[in-house]
Amino acid sequence: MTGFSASTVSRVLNGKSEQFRISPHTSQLILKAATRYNYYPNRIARGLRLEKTETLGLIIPDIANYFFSSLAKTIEIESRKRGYSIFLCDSLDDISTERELLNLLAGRRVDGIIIAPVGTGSNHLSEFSKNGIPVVIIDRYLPDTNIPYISTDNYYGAFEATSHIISMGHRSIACIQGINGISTNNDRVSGYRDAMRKNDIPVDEHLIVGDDFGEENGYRQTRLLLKRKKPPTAIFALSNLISLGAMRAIAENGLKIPDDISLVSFDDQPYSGLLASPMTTVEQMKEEIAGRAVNLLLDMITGGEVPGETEKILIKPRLIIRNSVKKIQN
Amino acid sequence: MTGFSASTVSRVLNGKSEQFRISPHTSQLILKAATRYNYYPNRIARGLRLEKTETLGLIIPDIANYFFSSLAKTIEIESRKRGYSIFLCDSLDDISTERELLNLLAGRRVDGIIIAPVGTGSNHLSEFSKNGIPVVIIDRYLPDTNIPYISTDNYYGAFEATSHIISMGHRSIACIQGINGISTNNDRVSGYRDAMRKNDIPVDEHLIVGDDFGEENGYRQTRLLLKRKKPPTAIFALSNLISLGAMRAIAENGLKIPDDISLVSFDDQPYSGLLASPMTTVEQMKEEIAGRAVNLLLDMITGGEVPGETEKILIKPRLIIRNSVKKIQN
DNA sequence: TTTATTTGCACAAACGTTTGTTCTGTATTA
DNA sequence: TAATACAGAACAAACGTTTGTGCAAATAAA
Repeated sequence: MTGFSASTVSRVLNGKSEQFRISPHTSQLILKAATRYNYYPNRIARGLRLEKTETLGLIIPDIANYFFSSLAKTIEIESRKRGYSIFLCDSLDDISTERELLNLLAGRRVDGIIIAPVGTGSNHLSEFSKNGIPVVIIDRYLPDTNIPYISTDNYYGAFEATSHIISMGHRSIACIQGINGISTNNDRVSGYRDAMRKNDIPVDEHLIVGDDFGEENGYRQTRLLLKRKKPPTAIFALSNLISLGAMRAIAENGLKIPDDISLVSFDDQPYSGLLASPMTTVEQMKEEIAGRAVNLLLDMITGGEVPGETEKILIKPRLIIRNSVKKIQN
Repeated sequence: MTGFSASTVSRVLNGKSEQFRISPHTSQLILKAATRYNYYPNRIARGLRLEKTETLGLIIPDIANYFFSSLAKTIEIESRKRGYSIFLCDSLDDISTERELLNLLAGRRVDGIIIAPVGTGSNHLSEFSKNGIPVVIIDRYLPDTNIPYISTDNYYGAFEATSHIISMGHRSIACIQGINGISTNNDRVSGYRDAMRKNDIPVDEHLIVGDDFGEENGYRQTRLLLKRKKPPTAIFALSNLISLGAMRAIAENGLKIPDDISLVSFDDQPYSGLLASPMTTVEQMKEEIAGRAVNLLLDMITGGEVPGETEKILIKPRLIIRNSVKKIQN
């Protein structure tokens, strides 16, 4: 439209007019025309030529889950600030979907991938990351890979939460866990165990129950716990959904939190502080995790170097003490 | 790798070997090699040549909001089934960000856009949709555009909810609204008004308060309502965040739901049924909205035709009656 | 005035596909 | 045997950028 060649236009629009001695006059004309006709370079063509698309893949087990959607929000915003757009992919917590998604994103030539892995098995991920596309893991980490990850220090969080419950006088504390074998879960259980031991309370294996992060598991296990002749005085739920299920079972039994039974949950939620009895929770530092994941990934992309062992980061969560744990005397 | 030309490989991989008389033998060799080397066509190059990218843009005011993340989930899954990937964009409920995002997505040559618009002003959207990229609006709709939309029948939902409250014997019902002027809000207020009128209850304008969909607004307005000499006996909160704020204020005042005051909220949430007093809510049909939005958009993309007036769809929400409205006698 | 330098931009190739056309060799037909 | 048809694949252009190089005109230096 300006009569100048594509190369000249390209250089002006990329701020290289000086370097290539495009006259100020020409530059002005081109810039004017660009805004006048609302011209934006075709990122597809650009991506083809540059062999980078300035897109990232984000693979999440369930975007409707507040924890993940919060992560997604920060990831999207931070990425955008740096010129990257993100492909949202929901793996449905399904390993084979996750695998497909990796190939899909590879086909779309994303420059990098942030993934909250499903958690069972990691061969496909290790294999994939050798492929050349930088990958950063968030949330769960996989023991037998050297893919960098940013995760919550789940051990610390569970240790703190359990210690708090103990400090309130409880000794019979149930732990309703999620999927056994997944790092997040196991680290939390370890934190629970160690806090008990450190306070000279023998760990009763019958108080560690459950096998899923969902609401149904929390409901079922709590019902079973409450049916026992000696129910625990407190429950530590290892996910927000588990605690919702626990609350449902507790309400169904006509019991009150914290008067009849205490409850602490992993994962703070927007409603946590607004419940009838505001819930004590372990809040994961969602923004920090997401922000650092983006930074790390972009460093890997631009630096080209796969980071060393140092890039396995655990971020300490924060115990938010509200009013769901009763102080009891022994 | 096979020694065949790119064109032959392309045709085989796109299932056109018969049409172009590629011998079965050759086809087999190519397909074998493709799986052997885990070959996936470069979607960028493909997009450039085909002038379509099989990507969609999704612009959402706040992906961390459960309502929107639920929509996003269905949209992503349904789109993926049809071969499309989605670019997630969070507009932060900011109109100028929304504008930027539209241009960004245009630059990325998405084949279509699903947007939950910020809601104030629509010129940029109308302008944009003339641009050639199909757009479908969800959630809020904009009065003065003829962009197709799929939304909740907010009038109906509010009418039903208010009618329910009235049927429980209430006559002094406050309505805490969101942003005045936005279709979702105004339709809900209209539903509230008409339900009152239909039951011969004069609408007290002082009972329609608030100006934001956030939690803070719900909190502040509820405090003010409770301070009145004659507080309302029920509150109808026009968003889930407003109801959270209302709950906070109610709890702070030492009051109980529904004994001391009744509360009904728009937007069902995972926790709605699990509160101390399970909340009566208006549930929007998230999956249906999202699914139909995807279908409509893909029809527009493949059909090429901009749909007619018929494509302004309101989907009736569902009133979920729980236990947050007290039955009172007059 | 001649030569050298600089200014200002265009040219062309490349990125990896897809697709209309062309080309070669073999089989069929007259 | 010669002309024709057809099978099977390659060729080449195009999509819209970016970037190394080339080239003419203008300016400066000798």
